[in-house]
Amino acid sequence: MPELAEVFYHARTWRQAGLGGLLNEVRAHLPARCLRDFGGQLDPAQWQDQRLESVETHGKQIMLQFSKKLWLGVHLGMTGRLLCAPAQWLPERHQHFAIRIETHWLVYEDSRQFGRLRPHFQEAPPDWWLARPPGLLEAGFSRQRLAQALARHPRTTLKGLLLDQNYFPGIGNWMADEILWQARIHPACPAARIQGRRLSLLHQTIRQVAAGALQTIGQDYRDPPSDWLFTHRWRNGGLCPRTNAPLQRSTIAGRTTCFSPQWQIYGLPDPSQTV
DNA sequence: CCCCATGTTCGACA
DNA sequence: GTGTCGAACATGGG
Repeated sequence: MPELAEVFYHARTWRQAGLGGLLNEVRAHLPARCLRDFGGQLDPAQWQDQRLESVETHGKQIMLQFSKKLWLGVHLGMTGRLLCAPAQWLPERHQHFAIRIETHWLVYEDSRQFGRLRPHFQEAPPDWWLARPPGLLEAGFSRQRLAQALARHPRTTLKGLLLDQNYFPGIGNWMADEILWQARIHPACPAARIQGRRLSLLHQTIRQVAAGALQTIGQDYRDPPSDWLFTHRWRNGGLCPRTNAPLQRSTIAGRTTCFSPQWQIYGLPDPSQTV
């Protein structure tokens, strides 16, 4: 479920309900796997009377900053959701963590528990947050940075490379397929083959897909436009919106991948690879 | 019962 | 050290 835009959407749920309010109560169902960074216990004193000062996202990461040496990193994993509940809320199955801010509960729910909540009790934010790579819509995510990623992993498939959070924070399985389809690149194409104009096109497409996802899913969970691959990719018998030919699914880089065989091409062989 | 799942991490291996 | 791959994690749905 959660990639860039879904994460952004969930974070806003908590932000709208809790920003600026005082934390009055905390519940954690230890030892759930998603709470593995709590060290097996929770000291309510460290959470009490903290004001929620900001809720930010970066790629798939969410960070809550509180007023007194408390940060809370949240990753939604595969099935994590952020909910808001009234004061009389009682935990349901898979609701492993919650904080009450004034009259609202901010609830973390995650059936598969691949997600992760990371508390950090310091004045300064944790290193993993300080070291976050340039976001897809930031100036730092330049054509040059994309070229570096490609050059560093010349034999990796494009599909696999786009899933690397170090270079492409927020891209997940469906966004990777969408980007490659829009840029007409075969998902199994080796990274070294993307150069020149195709590199510029890929760079642009990454930004457009990120922006488009944030404007739709990120705002109100509405689907992206029907001329995207998005709404066609999992339907049985789904057709490519460009060629009208049947979409194909196969496993690439260990993930189920949807693409349009005629539409998406490998491109020219990389000269440096010729024997 | 079987297979699949919008993610990350860790161990094995080249 | 580097890069790549598959399994594992825990649970639910088709």
